[in-house]
Amino acid sequence: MWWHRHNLCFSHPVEEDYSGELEKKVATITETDESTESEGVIDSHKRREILSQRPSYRKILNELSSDVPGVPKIEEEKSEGEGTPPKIATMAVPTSIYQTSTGQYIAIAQGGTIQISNPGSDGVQGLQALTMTNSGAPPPGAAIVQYAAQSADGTQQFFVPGSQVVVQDEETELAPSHMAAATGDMPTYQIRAPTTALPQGVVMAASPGSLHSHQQLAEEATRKRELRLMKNREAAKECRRRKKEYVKCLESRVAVLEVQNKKLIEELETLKYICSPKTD
DNA sequence: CTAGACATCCGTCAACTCTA
DNA sequence: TAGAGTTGACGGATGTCTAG
Repeated sequence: MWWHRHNLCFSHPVEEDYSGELEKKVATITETDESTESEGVIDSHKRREILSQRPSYRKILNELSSDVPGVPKIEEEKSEGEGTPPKIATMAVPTSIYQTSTGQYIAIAQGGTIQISNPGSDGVQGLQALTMTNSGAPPPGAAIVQYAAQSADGTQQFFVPGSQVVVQDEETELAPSHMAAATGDMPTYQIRAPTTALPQGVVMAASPGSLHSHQQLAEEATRKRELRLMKNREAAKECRRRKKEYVKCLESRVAVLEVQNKKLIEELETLKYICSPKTD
């Protein structure tokens, strides 16, 4: 990482300044190329304009990729299953994965299927597929989970047939940062014995009258904010990943253009030598 | 061993761009 | 045009290196 020492005066050399320098470098080298090749002038003007305006890195890189074969395009989706705990087999694509205080993994798929994985068992063996009652009719034989979106103490609860309750721990982010990264920065869940004497088969629901109370509104606002922050967190991660890729792309482009430039200069020197009138 | 400098990563905010 | 997405900027946390 040779550039770190070049930018000691900047607090965030890679994130904020380095890509700009590379852009200039690429533009300069490309300019040199254009002086030898008259074609592509409009193209480079357009490209420079695009680069100076700084739209998304994905766009820039993809545009560069379309011009230059061999330059990889930025993928729309993340590669290599980030944040998926190894114990979860992909029986259904989980949208949320949680780790309970007992070490169990809970994956909630888009279809409303909940998978519970025991850390002790390996792979599919430890998986239990459950279906939430508010996500459509469960398939025959499926275990029913009573799901309450919000309980009185502001936590999410899943009522599991074994008279256990999976409770979302909203306030405390118990998981350390490395753990949060592994679980996709999800809130922690605990499996508890039910605190209230709810009979099985009864779905908890907020009464319509209390739905618009101040507390509910505040909770809704908090929930929205949390969601926004979570999305932005992920977006920032993705943005940084794209920027790194973009910088890498620019670096390789600089290298290629420098070699190309050197070759052209050598060629020019050779031609000069051949075409020059011999004095002796 | 320790303090300080620096690098790197991350979360958040705000401003901007894009799109339905 | 509202809402979602993107990204620069900032500050905090943590790791690494080095001089004393």
